[in-house]
Amino acid sequence: MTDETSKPTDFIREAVAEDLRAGRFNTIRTRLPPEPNGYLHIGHAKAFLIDYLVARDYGGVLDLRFDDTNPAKEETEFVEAIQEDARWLGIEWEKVIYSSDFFELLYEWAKKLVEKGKAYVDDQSPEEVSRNRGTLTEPGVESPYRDRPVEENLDLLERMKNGEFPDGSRVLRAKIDMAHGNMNMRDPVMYRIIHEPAHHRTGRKWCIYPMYDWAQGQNDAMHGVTHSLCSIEYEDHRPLYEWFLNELEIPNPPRQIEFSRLNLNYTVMSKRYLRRLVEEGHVSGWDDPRMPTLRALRRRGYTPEAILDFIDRVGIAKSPTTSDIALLEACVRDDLNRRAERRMAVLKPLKLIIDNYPDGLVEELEAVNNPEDEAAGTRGLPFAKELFIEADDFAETPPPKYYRLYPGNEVRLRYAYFVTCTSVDKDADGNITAVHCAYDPATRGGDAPDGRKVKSTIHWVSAAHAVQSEVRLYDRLFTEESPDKDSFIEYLNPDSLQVLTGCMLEPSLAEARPGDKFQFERTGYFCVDSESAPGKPVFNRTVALRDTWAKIQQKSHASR
RNA sequence: UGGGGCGUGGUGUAACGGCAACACACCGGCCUUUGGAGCCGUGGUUCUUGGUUCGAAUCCAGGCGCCCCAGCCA
Repeated sequence: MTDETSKPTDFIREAVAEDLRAGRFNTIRTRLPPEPNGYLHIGHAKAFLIDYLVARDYGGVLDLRFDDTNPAKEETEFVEAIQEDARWLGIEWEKVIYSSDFFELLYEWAKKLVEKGKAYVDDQSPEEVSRNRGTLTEPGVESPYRDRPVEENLDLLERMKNGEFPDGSRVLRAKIDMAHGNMNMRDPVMYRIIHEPAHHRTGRKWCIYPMYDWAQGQNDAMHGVTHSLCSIEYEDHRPLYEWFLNELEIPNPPRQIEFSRLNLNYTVMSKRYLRRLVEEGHVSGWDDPRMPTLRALRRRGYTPEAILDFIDRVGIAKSPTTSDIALLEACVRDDLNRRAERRMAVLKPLKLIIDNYPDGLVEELEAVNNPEDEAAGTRGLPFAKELFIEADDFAETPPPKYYRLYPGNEVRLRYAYFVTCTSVDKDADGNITAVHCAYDPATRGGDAPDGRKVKSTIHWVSAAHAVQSEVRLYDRLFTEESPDKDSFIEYLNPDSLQVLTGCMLEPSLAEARPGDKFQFERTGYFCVDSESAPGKPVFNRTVALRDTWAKIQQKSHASR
C-alpha cells in the first residue's frame, strides 16, 4: 500500500497513515518483541505479520528485538528458533537487537527518574508489596520507604546493581499513585534483583533486571520505534508506557497501539498449555504436526502463503474473538489446490483384478499433474491386470447414493478404463480379499466412444509397481471447541493421529523429498515428513479434501 | 461497590449519518475424468431501551453481556 491514494484497511493503518500525514513521524519503524523463551505459534505469526506488513506498507522498517529482561526464563536456543520461524514466514527485519543492548542507558534513565523524585527504592518484601498494592476495588497503601531522600535512593540503587543485596530484598519502583484505578499505575516495579542464573548475553554483569513496563517503551524510544504494536492485554499498560516517556521528556515518543490477539478453536495457544502437551507426552514434540506452532505447521505441510492469507482474512480488530480453524484449513487447501501436483495414492488398499486384461501386459497411461496449472505437465502411470483401489471405493451392498464400485456397477479408473465389478473373493471369515472386474478396452484414457457415462471415477495404483509407505493422518488435537481451560487434557482428540502402514503409492512418489507437497487425488494434501527416508517414505496429511460424500453419510446416519 | 476494552448472519471482518458488504462454515442447485476445484443461490429486527435526525450499525444517554488487570512474568 505504498500507493498514497489507497485507503487504510484497518484501524492501525489508519492511525499510522494519520501520524504520517500530520507529521508526527516522518518514517515508520516497528518492532517484533518476542521473549526468547519458547517456540513461535500461529498467534505470534499474526502479531509478527502486523508489525512487518504495517511498516512495509508505509515505507518503513521492522526491527527484531528480543525481550531478554528475565534471565530466569530465557535461552539462546530460542533466539535462533524464532528467527528461523519468522524468516520462513517471509518476514524481513533491518536489525536484530536485544533489550539487554540498552541496559546501560536504561539504567541512566532510571537514575534520572530517581533524581526527579519519580522513583524510589522499596525495602518491602515481595509479600508486603503485593499486600499493600490493594485490590481491584480498594486502594493500595503507600510504602514506608516511598519518601526516601534522593541521595539514599541513588546509593541503594547503585548497590542493588552491584549485587550487594539478595534477591527479593529491594526493588526500584516508580512513584505514581497507590490509589489509581489502574493497578499498573500503583507504583509499578521497575527493577528487581536477580543473581541467578547468568544472563544469556550479559552474563553476570547485571544483578538487577528491568521489568517489562520499564524496558519496553524506553527501548522503543532508544532505537527509534514509532509504533509499538502489541496485543490487547497491554491496553491498560499504555498509561504507564506514556507516563515513563513523558517523565523522561522523550521528544517524539513512540506510540503504542493494541489489537486483539489470535485465538483459534479446537486448539490451545498458551505457552503453558503447549509446554504441558510436550512435557506430558501427549504430542511428540514442539514440531508434532498437530501443534499450532509454526514449526509444527511447517512439518504438517502448511505453506507460509497459506498462513499469510489466513492472517489477512482474519483481519485486525480489538474485539476478543476466536477464529475458526476451518478458515485456516480452507486457506491451505486454496493455496495447495493451485500449487500441489496430483498423485494417486491408495491409503487403505483393496486388490482389484481385471479378469479380461492380458496377463503380463503393462501399459503407460498419461496423467495430468495439476488441472489448475497446465504448465505442471503430465506424467506416465503404469497400468496392469492387478491393481489396488481404496477399500472405501468398494461396497458389496452399496448404501443410498453410493456411486462407486459395487457388484454390477461400472466406474472409471482415473486416466485408465471403465471397469465393471463382476465378483468378490472372500477369506474364511467372510472378509473381502479382492474384487474382480471386467474392463472395456474401448474406454482407454477414460472416455467411452459410445458416449456412455459413469457416475464415479476412482483412483488406483498398479500392484506390481506400487511404492509402500507410511501415512500419518492428522486431525484436530481437541474434540472440544474451546479447550482453553486447565482441564484441557480431557478434551484431547483420541483420533488426532492415525498411522497407516502399507499404503500404496504410485511409483513417481518414490523420489519425493522431505517437505514436498502433493494432492493425493480424492483424499487430501500430503507432505513428505522430516522423518521420511529413501525406501521408507512417510507422508503427513496436511488437510483432507472437502468431502461431500462424508457429509451425505453423516446425514443419512443422523436421520436413521 | 475499581480501571480498561469489546458487542454486526454459525465464525471472522467491512460499511466512517444515506440500499448492511466480503470470506469461511452451513444448506440447496449447476458443472465435473478428483463426491476435489469452479459457478449460482438461501440465510440478519447490526446486544438492548430510549433520544437526536428527513434518514442511525454509525451520534447521545441508560441498561445488559463478554474479555483483560491485584507477578519482583512478558
